Amino acid sequence: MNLKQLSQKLSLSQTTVSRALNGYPEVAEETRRRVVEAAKRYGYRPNPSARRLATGKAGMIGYVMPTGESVDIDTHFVEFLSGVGDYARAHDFDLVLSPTSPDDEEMTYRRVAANHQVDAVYVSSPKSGDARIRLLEELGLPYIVHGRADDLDFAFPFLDIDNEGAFHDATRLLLQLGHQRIALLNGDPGKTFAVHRERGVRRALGDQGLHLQDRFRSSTTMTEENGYRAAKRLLDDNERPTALICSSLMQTLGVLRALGDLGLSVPDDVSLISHDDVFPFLRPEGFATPLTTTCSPIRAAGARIAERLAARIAERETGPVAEVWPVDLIVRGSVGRAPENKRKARLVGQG
Amino acid sequence: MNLKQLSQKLSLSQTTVSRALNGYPEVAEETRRRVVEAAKRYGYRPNPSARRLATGKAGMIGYVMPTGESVDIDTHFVEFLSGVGDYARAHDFDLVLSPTSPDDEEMTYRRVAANHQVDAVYVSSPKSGDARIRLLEELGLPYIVHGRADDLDFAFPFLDIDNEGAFHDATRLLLQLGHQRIALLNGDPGKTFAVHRERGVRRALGDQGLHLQDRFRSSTTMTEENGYRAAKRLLDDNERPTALICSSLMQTLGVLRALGDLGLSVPDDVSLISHDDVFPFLRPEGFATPLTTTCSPIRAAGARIAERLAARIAERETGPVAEVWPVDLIVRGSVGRAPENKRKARLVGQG
DNA sequence: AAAGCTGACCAAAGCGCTTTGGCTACGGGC
DNA sequence: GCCCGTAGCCAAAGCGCTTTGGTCAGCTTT
Repeated sequence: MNLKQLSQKLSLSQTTVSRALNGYPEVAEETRRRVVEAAKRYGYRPNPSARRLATGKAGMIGYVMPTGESVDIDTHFVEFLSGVGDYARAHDFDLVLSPTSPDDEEMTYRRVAANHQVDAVYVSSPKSGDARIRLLEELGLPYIVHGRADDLDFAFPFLDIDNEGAFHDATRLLLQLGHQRIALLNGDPGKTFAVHRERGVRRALGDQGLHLQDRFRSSTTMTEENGYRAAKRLLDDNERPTALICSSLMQTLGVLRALGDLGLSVPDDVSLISHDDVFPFLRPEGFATPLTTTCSPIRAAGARIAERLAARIAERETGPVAEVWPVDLIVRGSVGRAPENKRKARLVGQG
Repeated sequence: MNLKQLSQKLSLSQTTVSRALNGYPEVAEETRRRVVEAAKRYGYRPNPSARRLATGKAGMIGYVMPTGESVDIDTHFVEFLSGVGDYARAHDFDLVLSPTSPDDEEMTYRRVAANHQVDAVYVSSPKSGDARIRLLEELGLPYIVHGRADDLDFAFPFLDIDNEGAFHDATRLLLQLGHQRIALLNGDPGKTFAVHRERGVRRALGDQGLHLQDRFRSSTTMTEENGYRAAKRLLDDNERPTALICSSLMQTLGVLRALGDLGLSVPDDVSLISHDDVFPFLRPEGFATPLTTTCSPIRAAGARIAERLAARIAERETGPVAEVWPVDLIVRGSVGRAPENKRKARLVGQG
C-alpha cells in the first residue's frame, strides 16, 4: 500500500493525504481524521527510501565503528549502544553502523555524510584534539560527542560524566582511611576520560601533599586480562599499594583474579574502588566483598545522547551544548582502613 | 555531484554512465574506462536513497536487536558483530540495527521487511522452533541463522559450530583422565546451542555408562557473575565435581573467582575446560593456569555470515544451505588427572 | 540489394514520496 | 456589486537513480 493507492481509496490527492499525515495545517480536521484512520486501517507506511529521497532526511542515526584485527569493540560500547537502542526503539528510528578500518575513519565519515544515510552521528571515546570532531564540524553533519575532547579551539556539543570529580572523591575517601600508597588502573591513556580520571586522583593526592607515583600508574584498555596483569605487577612487591582504583569493572575482575593468585584479600590487604558503568550482568554489590564504586550508567548516557541527537535533527537543540553528569560514590565493603604501614611496622620491628 | 552532472561532463547519457558504472555489457570498453575515471576524479558516489528507490535494493544488512531493561546485549554478540563489520567494511555496505523490545519482535521484523530498508538480516541465538525463522520465511526476506533451531518442519540456511561434538570431545578427554564427577555450566537453556552442548556431554558420559547428574548442571546466561554463583554452588560441597566444563570464558572468569574464594586450585583440585569464542581481550593461554578450550572464533562466524548474506542478496546462494564448523579442542594446563576419588579415599580410611 | 543482426548509445518512464504553485469557493469589507 | 483574503484541495514537478524500449550506424547474411 503506497501513497497513491491510499489517496485513491480516499478519493483525495496524494498531496492532501501526505499533508494530512505529516501534520500540515492546510487540511481540514475532518479530512485529517479520515486519512489517519484509513492509513491505520490499511497499514500504510511511507516508504523510507522515497521519503529520504524527497526530503533528504534519513530518520536514522549513525555510528562510525572502527573494526578490524586491532580493534576491540568492548563491553562498554555495547552497553552504551543498548542505551541508544532503547531510545531509538521508543521513537521509531534505526541505527546505522558503518564499520571502518581505523585508518579509513575520515573517509568513512565523509562517505556517511555525503550519502545522507543518517541525519546525525555520535562520537565515542574522544581523544585530546580529536580529529573526528573537527571533521564533523567541517562536514556539517549533526553530532554529539560522548565524552569530551580537550585542546580543541572551538566548542562542541557533548555529554560527559564528571570523571575528574568521581576519581577525586574516590581518592579522597581512601586518603581519609589512611591510605598513602594508592594505585590507579586507568583506561587507554589517549582517551580524555582517562586523562580526567588521573587528574582527579592527582588533585586529591596533591591536596594532601602527596603525588601519584609512576610505578602506581597503569593505563591500558579496560579488559579483564589487562587488569589482571597490571594488578600482578603492582601487588607482587614489598612496597605494594594498599589501595587500588580501577577504571572499569572489567579490570576489577582481573584484579580480583590476581588477588586470588597472590593470596591477598579485600579489604584487609588491599582496598578497592572501581568505576562502574553499570553492566546488567555484573553488579558490584554481588561480589564476595561488595565493591565500592563510582557509578554512572553508561546505558543511560546512550539513551540521552540519542534523545539529544533527535533534538538536534529536529533543530530543537543547536549550538555547542555541554552536559556533564555528576557521579555517585557508593561505599561498600571493599574499602577499609589502610593496613599497618609497612615502614612503621619495620621500624617497630627494629626498635 | 550526481549522475546527471557527471553525464553532462562526459557528454553521455545518464543511461550509459549508469550502465558503465554498474558493469553492464552494452558499453564500449573505452567508454567505460572514461566514465570510471571521471567518476573517481569528481568523487561521484551514487545517492543510496535514489538507488534504493529505483532498485528496491538497500545495500545494507540488518539485525533486529532486542533491547530494554531485561535484555543483555552481551560480549558474544559484539564480537560476532565485529566480524559482520569486518566483512561489511571490506565490501562497502552498512549495517542497520533495529532495536526492538522483546515483545514487539515480530512487528519489528515486519516493519523492517516492509520498509525495504535492508536486503537481508541475520538471526542469532535461535531457540528450538524459533518463531523468527518461520516469520522470515513468510516475509520472504533473505536471512541466515547463526546457530540452529531444532523442531522446525522446514530446512533453512544457517551457520553453526559443532557444539555437540565439541562438548562431547571435551567430556571424553576428562573421562580419559579419570574424572567421573563432571559438571556443566551451560548457557541459557532455551537456546539450541546449549541443548546441543548438553547433548554432547551426555553422549560422552553415556558411552562410559555414566550420566549427567542434575546437581551438576547449571544453565544461565553466560556472564561472569552467573559463572561465579554456579561455581560457588557446585564446588562448596563434599561431593563436589572434579571437573567443570564452561560454555563461555565469561563464566570461566566467574568460576576462577569462586575457586579463589574457596581456596581451590586448577588443575589439582578441579580441572577446567571452557568454550572459547575468542575475545581479543581475553586469551585463554594468558591465564595463570592456561585454559584448555574448545575454540571457535565467533568473529569469523560473523564475517562468514555477512559473506553468505551478500551472496544470497546477489542470488549466488539460494536454498537452505547448512554449514557446520568443526571445533578444535586445545589442551592446556587447566586439565589434569582426577584427584584421588573421595569415596575410594574414604574406603581406604576405613580399611 | 534487401533483410536481419548487433554493438553502442539514448530518451523517457518509472520508484514513492514531498513540496511548489496553483485553483476554487466562500465570506467579509468597502 | 466588486475585490480580496483565506481555507481546503489538487496537479505536477522534482529528488537521483535504474531500466525499458527504443534508435542508428555498420556488418553480415542470402
